[in-house]
Amino acid sequence: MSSAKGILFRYAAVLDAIASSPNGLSLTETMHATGLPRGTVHRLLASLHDVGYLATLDNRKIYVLGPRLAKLLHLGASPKSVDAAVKPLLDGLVERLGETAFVARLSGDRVESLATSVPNREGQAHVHPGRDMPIHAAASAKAIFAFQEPSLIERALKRKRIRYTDDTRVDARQVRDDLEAVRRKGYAVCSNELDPGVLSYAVPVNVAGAGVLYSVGVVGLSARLERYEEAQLALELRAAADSISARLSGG
Amino acid sequence: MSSAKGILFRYAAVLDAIASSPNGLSLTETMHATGLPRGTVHRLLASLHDVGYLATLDNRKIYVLGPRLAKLLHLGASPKSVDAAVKPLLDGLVERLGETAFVARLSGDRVESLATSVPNREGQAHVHPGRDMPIHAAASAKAIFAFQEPSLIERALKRKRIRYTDDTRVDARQVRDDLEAVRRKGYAVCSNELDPGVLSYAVPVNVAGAGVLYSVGVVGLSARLERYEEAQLALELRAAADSISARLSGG
DNA sequence: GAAATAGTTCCGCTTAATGAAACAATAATC
DNA sequence: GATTATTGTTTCATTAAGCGGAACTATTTC
Repeated sequence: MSSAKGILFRYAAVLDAIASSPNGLSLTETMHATGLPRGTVHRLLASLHDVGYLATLDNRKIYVLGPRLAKLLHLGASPKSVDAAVKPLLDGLVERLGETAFVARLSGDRVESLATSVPNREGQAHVHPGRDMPIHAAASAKAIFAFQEPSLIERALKRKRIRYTDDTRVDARQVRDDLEAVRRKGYAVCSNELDPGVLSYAVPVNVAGAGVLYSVGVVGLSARLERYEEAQLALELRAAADSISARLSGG
Repeated sequence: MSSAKGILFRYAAVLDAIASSPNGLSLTETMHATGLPRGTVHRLLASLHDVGYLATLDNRKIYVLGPRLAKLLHLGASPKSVDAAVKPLLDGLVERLGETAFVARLSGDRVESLATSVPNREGQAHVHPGRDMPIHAAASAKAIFAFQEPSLIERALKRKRIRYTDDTRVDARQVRDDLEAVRRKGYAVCSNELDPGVLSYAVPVNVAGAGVLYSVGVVGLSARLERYEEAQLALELRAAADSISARLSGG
C-alpha cells in the first residue's frame, strides 16, 4: 500500500502474498493481494521467477515460492535448529551401527560438521560439531563438494591443503578424481586421510530444488568399522539421507 | 559478476553471500564477495535491512539473514515437512495426556490444522490435517489470531461465521473479546463451540523474530478432558510450544 | 596522533522501473 | 462455435531511482 521506499518493498509484498497462499497465486490474484497494477505485477513476478525466488506450479501460471529461497534459509539456519531436527535420526544410526554418526553442512566454500551422535561406550568423538571438514581429507566434505558447481569446487581448492597423514591426498588433481568417484558411486569414503587409523563414510543429502547442502555419515576406528560391507553402510546412510532430506525439504 | 538483468539479481547475490557466511558479513566483506562497488553495496544492504531481509548482528555492522525471510519460509513450507518436524512432540503429548494433540498454522487469513497425533484407543480424530479452523470456534485458531496484526484479524472476521452449536459465538464483538482473553491468559479454550461435546485447548507458538505462526493444543470429549486442571494443561502445552519454537526457529 | 581501513553521504549521469493502454490468449457463457 | 469476459503479455513516453566515483567521516591499527 504505502509504497514509499525502493522496489524491494514491492518485491517483498509480492513474496508475502504468495507465501501466505500455500496453493500459489496467479497474476491477477497477486494483483488483488498487493493492490499493484497489472503490468507491474507481471514484471515483478517475471523477475522473481528469473532469480529463482518464485517457481510456477506444474506448468500453469500459478506462482509459489521457489527453491532458491529454501536454499537461502538452509544455509542461513542456525546449527542448533538443524541439530535438533536431525538428532533423532543420528541416534538411530548410532544404535543400528554402533559407530559415531554425523551431519555436515555446506557453508560458503567450506563444509562444517553440524551435529554428531556418539555411541555411549565411546569417550571422544572424531568429529566435533563446528569442525571444519577439509575437501581433500573428509568424507563429509567430499560427499557435498562432489555435487557442487565447478566454480565452487575450484574456490575450495584454492585453499591450502594440509597433509594430515601419509595417506592424505593433497594434489588438486587427485582431489578432483576423488570427487568424480564420489559422483559415480554416490557416497564418499575416507580411510586414514584426516585422523590416523580412522575410517569414515558419507552420503550427500539433497534438499528439494536447492541441490546438495548436507551430508550424513559415520566415522570410527578403521579396525572396527571395517567389519561392515561398504554396500551395506552405503544403503543405511542413503536411507538416513532420504529421511533427512524429507525432513528438511518438503519431500 | 555478469549483472545483466534487473536489480533483483544484485539483491539475490548479496543475500547469497550473506547466507553462506553463517557468522555474517560486514559491508566490505560483502563488497568483496559480490564484486560490487562500495556505495552500491551500502545501499543494497540498507534496503535489505529496511525490508527485514537482513538483520544486524548485536548492534555491530555485521549483517545476517533477517527474520522476515524465516517467516516467508515458514508460511511457505510444505505441511509434510512441518508434520515430520513436530510429530515426535505431539506423540509425547498424547502419551502424557492420553488425548489427541495437534499443531495448526497460519495460512494467509486462515488457520489450518497441520498435524495431529491420536491416542491409539481412539478411532477418529476431531481435527483432521488440512481442516480449516474457524477464528470464532477453534482454540487452535484463536491462539494464533490473538497475536496477529489487527488488520489481519479484521480480514479474517470478514468471512461468514457459521453457528456450529448453540454455544458457538458468532458475533464479531464476542470473538474480539475472546481473542483479548487469549492474549491475557496466554492460551485459548473452546468448549462445545465447533463440535458438540468436544473441548479443546491451544497455546501460541512463537517463531524467532517472525511472531506467532503456529499453535499447539489438545482436543477431546469434554467429559474426559475436564479431568485435567486448566492450569496443568496450559503448562504442558506451553512446554510443547517452546520446544516446537526451538525446533522451528533457531532459539 | 598519524596512517590505514571501514562506513556514509553526495550528486550528476544513466538506466530501468512505472503503469495506462492496446493487444493477445484463454476461459466462460450462451 | 460465436460472443463475452477474464486473464496474461507487450508497448512506450514519462519519471523516478539505481548507479558508482569521489569526497567525507568514523573507527581501528600501529
